Amino acid sequence: MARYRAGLETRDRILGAVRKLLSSNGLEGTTIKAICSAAGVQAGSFYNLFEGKEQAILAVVREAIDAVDPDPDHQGTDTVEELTAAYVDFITSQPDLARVYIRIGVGAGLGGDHSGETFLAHHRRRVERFAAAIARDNKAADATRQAEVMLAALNGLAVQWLLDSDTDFEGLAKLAAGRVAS
Amino acid sequence: MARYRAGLETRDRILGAVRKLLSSNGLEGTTIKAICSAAGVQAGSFYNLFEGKEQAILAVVREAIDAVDPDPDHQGTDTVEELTAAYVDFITSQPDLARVYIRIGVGAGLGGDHSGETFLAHHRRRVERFAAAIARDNKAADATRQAEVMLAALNGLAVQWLLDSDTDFEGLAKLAAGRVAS
DNA sequence: CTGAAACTTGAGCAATGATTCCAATTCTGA
DNA sequence: TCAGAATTGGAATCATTGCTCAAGTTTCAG
Repeated sequence: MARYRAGLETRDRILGAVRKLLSSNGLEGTTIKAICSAAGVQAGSFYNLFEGKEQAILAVVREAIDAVDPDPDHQGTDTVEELTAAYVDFITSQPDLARVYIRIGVGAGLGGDHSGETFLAHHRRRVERFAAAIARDNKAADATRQAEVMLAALNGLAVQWLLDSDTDFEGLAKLAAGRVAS
Repeated sequence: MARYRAGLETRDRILGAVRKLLSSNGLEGTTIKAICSAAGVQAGSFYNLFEGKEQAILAVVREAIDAVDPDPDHQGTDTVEELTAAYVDFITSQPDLARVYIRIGVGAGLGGDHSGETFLAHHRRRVERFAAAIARDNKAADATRQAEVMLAALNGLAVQWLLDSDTDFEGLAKLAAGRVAS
């Protein structure tokens, strides 16, 4: 069962292909055939490394969600500006993963599957972190509500930037952050 | 070619099914079989009324985009509060269409298909309208940028509310609107 | 009433989806 | 170098997809 080097490498290649396809085509375009073709691998090989399509996709989805949380060590000392900058940086420097992240966030809004719960939990954690930073800066009583609006704006701007990269994401994000400062 | 009443009725039933499926399952869950089953119709009937799956879906997508623009007559006189309230009302009173709307907005961020262009044009029109309202209220020079942040926040909040209906969408939207007022 | 146009059904088709199997090949540690 | 495990290719399987077709049923203008 212990993986050999070759296996680990093709595993990475497959995950890369899934990331790319999920980012540019969404779930519907991410077929086994497309994945294998993009990764230069045959179907049999894919199933040797993953239990199925879903598992491979979930791996990328988790990767995307994790990438949004900047080092949790800082928790409790970070400022609104830092949190904002970290998010802007994630979105702009890893647009593929960012697209996957946004897609899940929106897709989760549907019905049924529990992935909505997972994402919701992640979101609440983020709101708390932003709210704490805001409360530190600015003594307003409604820090949590301000954090919700702030995060909504950041997410909305991210979508906008992913749709049209001419958008001044960084500048607008700072504008949004400025509104809650002091 | 002139349609009979029966045809128009099943056409509506089919569009309703597409709206529901698109809203709750996204593109991938919206299959001909699912549509026909939900509409209580057989495949042949579907193809008698629509050229294909895509056409039926596009009809609903257009419906969703159009629903976001509240009466264009008012253009040039509406206030930020009114525009905000109209959007909140659309999202909360027609959540199915709203989900479709949000999904396209995000899905359009991908590559290839021209639907991204269509949505982008729609978005720009909205930004202009908000910017005009903001400029009227408040003489700030950066009304357009404020409008972009404002719209991003509204869209982000809509996503959040669709994910978790406990979210105080209306209140938070007003909070966001308040920030740009005078 | 009548007949042509519109509507409905449901079986059926080609293409594509995910997945399995297994023989052939490549690694790796001893 | 060698045995056994890991990895690989690719054909085969089985369900599902979007869509067509021919045959009947309903509608409605004249």
